[in-house]
Amino acid sequence: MAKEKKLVEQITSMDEDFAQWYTDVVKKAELMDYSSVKGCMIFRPYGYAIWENIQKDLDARFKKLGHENVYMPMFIPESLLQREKDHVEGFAPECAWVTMGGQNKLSERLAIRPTSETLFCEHFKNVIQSYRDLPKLYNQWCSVVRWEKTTRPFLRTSEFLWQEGHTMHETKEEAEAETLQMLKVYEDFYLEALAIPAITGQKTDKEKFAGAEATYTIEPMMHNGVALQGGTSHFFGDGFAKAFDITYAARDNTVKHPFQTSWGVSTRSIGAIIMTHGDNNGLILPPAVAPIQVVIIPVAQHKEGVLDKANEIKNRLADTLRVKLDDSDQSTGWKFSQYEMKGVPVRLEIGPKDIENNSCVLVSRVTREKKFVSLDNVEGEVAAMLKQVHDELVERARKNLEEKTHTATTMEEFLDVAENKPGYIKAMWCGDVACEDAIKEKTGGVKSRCIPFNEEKLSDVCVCCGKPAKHMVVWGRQY
RNA sequence: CGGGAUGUAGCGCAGUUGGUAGCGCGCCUGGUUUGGGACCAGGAUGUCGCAGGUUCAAAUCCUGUCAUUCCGACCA
Repeated sequence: MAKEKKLVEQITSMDEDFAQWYTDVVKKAELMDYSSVKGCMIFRPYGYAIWENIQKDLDARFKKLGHENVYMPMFIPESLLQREKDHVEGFAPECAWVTMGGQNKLSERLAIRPTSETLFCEHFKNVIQSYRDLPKLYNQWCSVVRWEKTTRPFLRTSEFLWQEGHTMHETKEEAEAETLQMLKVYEDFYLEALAIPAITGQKTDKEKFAGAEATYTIEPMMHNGVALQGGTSHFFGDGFAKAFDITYAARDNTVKHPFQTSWGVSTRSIGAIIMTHGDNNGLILPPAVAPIQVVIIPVAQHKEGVLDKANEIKNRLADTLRVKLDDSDQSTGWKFSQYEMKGVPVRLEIGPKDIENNSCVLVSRVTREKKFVSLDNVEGEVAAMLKQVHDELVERARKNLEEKTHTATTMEEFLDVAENKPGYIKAMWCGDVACEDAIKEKTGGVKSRCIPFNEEKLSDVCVCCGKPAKHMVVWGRQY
């Protein structure tokens, strides 16, 4: 087998042009198509199926922790959006507005939700009266609109699909615990479902959510060393509760404001999958969210018994796996390439020779390793290879993350790394936003990703200004 | 939002000094093939992004506009 031969000529090599490679993959793998509205994309069946699997996995994790799904309206009256000062300043500039209803101009324009804190708060005010009404653990699956200037499929789109959790709690401690718990849910989800290890930590004040007291984030690194904010979890304190006049009668018979959180993961996570795992032959999907986990390719399918056997195997596997049998009349080689491009984790080949031997061939999408296995335990063999694919994806991504994470203790070093080594830079920071601005300025775009939970003490002073350091920050460029 | 590039069949592209739109792949039909993108024969497919303008005549020239893409700026 010509190992390095590029079988899929239509996909630009990622080493040659990563951006073009990304665009090629999303198109050729039939994940999405462009629509006629700027920045709005069409989810094609294969791309939407990935999202459905992500939803199913995350939704189960949320519900296990007691969260309930709700649905809020998509319109936010301007006056409602303006209740919380920082929030409106953060979001108003990128809102899409509805100003007409039918033929008539509206008396108040309506924002199409860029996020739903304000809507949830309006509702919470009505349904929270007593400490007995707390906590409220709500989540909604919906789309939001942000009028972005630069858009890219999945990574930044004008409309995107996501989930947004919104919770209200009696105490600050409980809300803080919820905030951290949900970030942990995201961390587990990224690792267990998407096979993506990531750095987690707290956003600096400069980078935190508009209106939040604290924002926590999961920051996976893409194959090219660029960060993608994979999910965020916010602690609001009682700021929104005060702005929206949400109160409850507490156990001690006083009137109090509840404490609030919100947290979200979007279809951007699909972009993370593509750019973390994909290779020059296309997509590689982590088995947990792959719409097709194993594709069966019959060889010489016109020959007696081949399709029967292929169907038999399919039915056996279909009890536990998402399996597709491609019995179309495309050539075998075409099918191999097609499903490789679409990132199907395991391919099963079954032909006359295999049937004679009561065996079949399994091929891993990651290593292309071919394995001849007995049909007696094909379910177990496929499951084992899927697990192996997952583990290899995690391992590869972890290696990339480690290899592309650098440290800097002086500004010269920092600038050198920023210039020459794509990836993350660990460096000490004094806590002053001026140094964040200076670093971004000097490096042409490197920003703080987060203060990681597992901070190290690299030196005593800020890499930028030399004043005493307060934190270690992970820095990097981002999508 | 600034700078560059692009928009012609599903995809990739050609189209000369303005003169009634072409190629490859794909698609459809029939046949031969089938363990890494098969072959032969035949066939179908266009609001030349959109709107104006110039002209006897516009894919081609002019103006505007929309979208895609790259680089910046902006962005949880």
